[in-house]
Amino acid sequence: MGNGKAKAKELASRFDPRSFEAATYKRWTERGYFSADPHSDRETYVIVMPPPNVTAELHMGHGLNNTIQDVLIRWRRMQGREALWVPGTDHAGIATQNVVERQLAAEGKTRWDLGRVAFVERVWKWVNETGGTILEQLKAIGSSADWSRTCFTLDPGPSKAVREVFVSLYEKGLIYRGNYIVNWCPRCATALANEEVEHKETEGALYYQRYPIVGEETAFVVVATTRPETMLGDTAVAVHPQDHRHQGLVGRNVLLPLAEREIPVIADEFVDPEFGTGIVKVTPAHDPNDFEIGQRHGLQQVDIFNSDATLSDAVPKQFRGMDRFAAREAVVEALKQRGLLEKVERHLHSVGHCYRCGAAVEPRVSEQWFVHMKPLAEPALEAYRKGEVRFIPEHWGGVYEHWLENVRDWCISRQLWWGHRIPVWYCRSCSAMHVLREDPEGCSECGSEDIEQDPDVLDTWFSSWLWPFNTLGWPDETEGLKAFYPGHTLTTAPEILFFWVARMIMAGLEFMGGVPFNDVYLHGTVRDHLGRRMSKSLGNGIDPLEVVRIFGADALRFTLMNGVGIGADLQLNCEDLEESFHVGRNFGNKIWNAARLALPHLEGAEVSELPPREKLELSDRWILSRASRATREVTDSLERFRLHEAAAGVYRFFWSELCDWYLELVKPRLYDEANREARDVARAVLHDVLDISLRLLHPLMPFISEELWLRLPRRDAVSLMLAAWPEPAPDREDPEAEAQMAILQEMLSAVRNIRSEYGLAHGQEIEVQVRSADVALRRAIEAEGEPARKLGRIARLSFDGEARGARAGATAVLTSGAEVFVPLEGLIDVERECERLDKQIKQLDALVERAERRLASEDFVRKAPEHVVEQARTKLQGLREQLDTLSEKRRALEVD
RNA sequence: GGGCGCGUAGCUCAGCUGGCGAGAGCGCUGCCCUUACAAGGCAGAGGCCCCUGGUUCGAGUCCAGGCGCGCCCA
Repeated sequence: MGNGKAKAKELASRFDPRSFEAATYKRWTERGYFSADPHSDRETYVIVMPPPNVTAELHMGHGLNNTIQDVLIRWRRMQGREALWVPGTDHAGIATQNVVERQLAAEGKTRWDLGRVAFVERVWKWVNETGGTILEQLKAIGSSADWSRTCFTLDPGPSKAVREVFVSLYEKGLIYRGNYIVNWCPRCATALANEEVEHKETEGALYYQRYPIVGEETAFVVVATTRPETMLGDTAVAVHPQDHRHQGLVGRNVLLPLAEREIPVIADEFVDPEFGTGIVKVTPAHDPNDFEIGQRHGLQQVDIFNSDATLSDAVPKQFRGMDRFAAREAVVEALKQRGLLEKVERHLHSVGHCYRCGAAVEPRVSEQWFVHMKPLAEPALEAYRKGEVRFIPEHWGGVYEHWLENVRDWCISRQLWWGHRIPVWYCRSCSAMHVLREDPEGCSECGSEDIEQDPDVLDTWFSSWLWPFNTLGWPDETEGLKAFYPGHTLTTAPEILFFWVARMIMAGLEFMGGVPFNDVYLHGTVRDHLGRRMSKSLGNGIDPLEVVRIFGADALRFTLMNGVGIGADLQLNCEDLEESFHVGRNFGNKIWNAARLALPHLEGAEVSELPPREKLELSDRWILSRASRATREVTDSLERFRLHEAAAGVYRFFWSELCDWYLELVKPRLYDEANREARDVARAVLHDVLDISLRLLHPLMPFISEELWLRLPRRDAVSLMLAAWPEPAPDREDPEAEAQMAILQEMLSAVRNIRSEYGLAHGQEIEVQVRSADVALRRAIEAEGEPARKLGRIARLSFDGEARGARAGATAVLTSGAEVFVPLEGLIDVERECERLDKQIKQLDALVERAERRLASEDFVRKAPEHVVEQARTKLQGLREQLDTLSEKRRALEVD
């Protein structure tokens, strides 16, 4: 017997993702479905994963970022591309070192107590223990990355790449060492790149300080500053050359109080005459602008700080060793006592903070390594302007351009121990400097063995910017590199557009001769229900793994994808996970239950191929047509990175069309043992449509789609992961069927509305009479009369002809003007019916008036495109018919 | 100070290249435990599409200005 029910394994009545997600993932990995073959002759599709910090724990930002990538990778893989998603982790120099230093601090130790070698060992130990956790966590959300290619920025390969890049850039003259003002984090005790400084508006004060003019008894210049403590490092006072108020001062000297040094008054264009008194103090060692003024005027640099921003021996004894903030108070107090503090004003200004530890950054002159960026930025700009790289959303392109046009040199040395050591050696004997790919035995200049390596390490981003090719084996010419460079899509957050994205493009062009990817998809930020960024310190984060445990990975993924508008932020309620993730969970449940209905009719049954069109019912033709359109829409949305549209598209098709209508309409045939032929057609269509749906769902909800798809009898692959992405089928698209179904749906809605308005019990069947000149409706009713009657609880459904006479009942009018009449003798409430009709008449009146006004406008008729005018006319005609029918009905009731 | 983004139903958001009787999910109201699903079904209420001008036959959509919020850069 062809009844599949007997053989089918029952699906659990409740969707329980835990029962299969982990096992499914295990099966995929064991069978190697995630790994990409460099020898394949398929077109490739490559994404490199933004490497999370090796010691990080998965948060919602990772969840979002990686789900997007997985959706894209799974989709392209199904499309038949050789899809590679390269995973890995980042050593995150400052962040990781900070964590281990904090651990040490808890033991009452510093890294200096351990020494460099032991400290680095300790970090490695910790990384080996906890590193990779995050990659395991990514697996729980379904990530189909090629784990066999997992990379760590400190691995030998990437380390070799870093060294190659450093040396070759040095050889090209693009890396140099020098004494410049840099951003110094006193907490981390290292230099930072400009991009690593976060500026925050801070409430501060403007101090007006008096510096006595040398040679005058009682005259002062008054300078305004937000940082009085740096006065100890002042080496000049400056005015604007055109500022006539201070002309006489230029060239004279003032006595720097407390330090008791004489310093000159100079004139420099940089000075803003509007600021304070128009006279500023100049501290070349501790302010970027003053540094430049100092260069222009040959001023001395006095570095007043130690590396932890306590005051150094360059200042008078009483201030030495003080913290910079304590020193500020002490300096102000000392000035006050000497009568040298004129006034203090409240002042809002921008203060730089370390992006890793939040400490206020100290501009400070020091000797560091830099990358000369202009020559690298030019090709990167060029590539963007030629369209080789594009951004989604587009406006980020402008931000990228602006940054590159104004790019400043990149400070790449860090005074840390955790990271890639700078490959430079200094000879203690002859002081030669060697920049080398291989560790040297001794000095090649003088032969001395007394050499020492530069103590600093490189900025972490100096290895990250090589990620699209160092993960593939560069500088070695590997098969992977040949096959998979350049890649295609980069998905990340806009925060690291400069840190990472722009630099990767530069590195790709410089070292690989081409951009590393064409599309940069920049997604929004995950926020809590109050719109705050999710963060550890606020405790408002959501643990994706908890969500997976409670609702399943599919629910997490679908919810996220459904929520990411292009470039828009995404809000989730950290206090109510149910509220946040019910969309995905409920959808999973719906899919599960639709399968519970459908599969017993398919699983284990003989399901034939889709029969020719003439054997299909209206509902079959309709759902196949809709499935093709859904396929087109979803594919198109993915193509354009509109993931929320893809999610909404699948959701709407599956729920509102397949479940709400098709499954209901097909039920009678499925259960009709008497008419095997009709049943088999229904099965074939159902199988086909379910198959397409699950394929479309797979990138978004890989687990449930796989679980159900494997139960389809006419499957053409061993895993949905390897099945082909559906193609739109123009020959199945059927406007006629769609039009007929639309009007049938409208008719049923009208009937249900009447049922509801009159409070008819569910079990109470009614009679429905339809009067219409509309052929589509007649055809639809003829075609789907029986299932339609079931849906509307209609005992008798008649079309025209019937004696409708003066029987009491309720009326509805459809868009086409068709009249739907439900005799309700004994139940009808005339007054209520009048109200119903009046309400509708009023609405229609307004619409008719609007439509008439529009068409009455000569301009409109003359200037609007023909089809728009035609559309408007048809619309008006329909509205008038509706209105006429209703009005007539209304008059009839009055007569009664 | 410069640049960018956002402001649509009580909430979270769609609405891309101007033609809408402005949508979805949640929430709300009413009815329904109808044998796939109450994590569900059916029906319904709810909107000066931030404001003011402009362009256009036509503006939620384009332009200018304003107000409010957010972000980036200096």
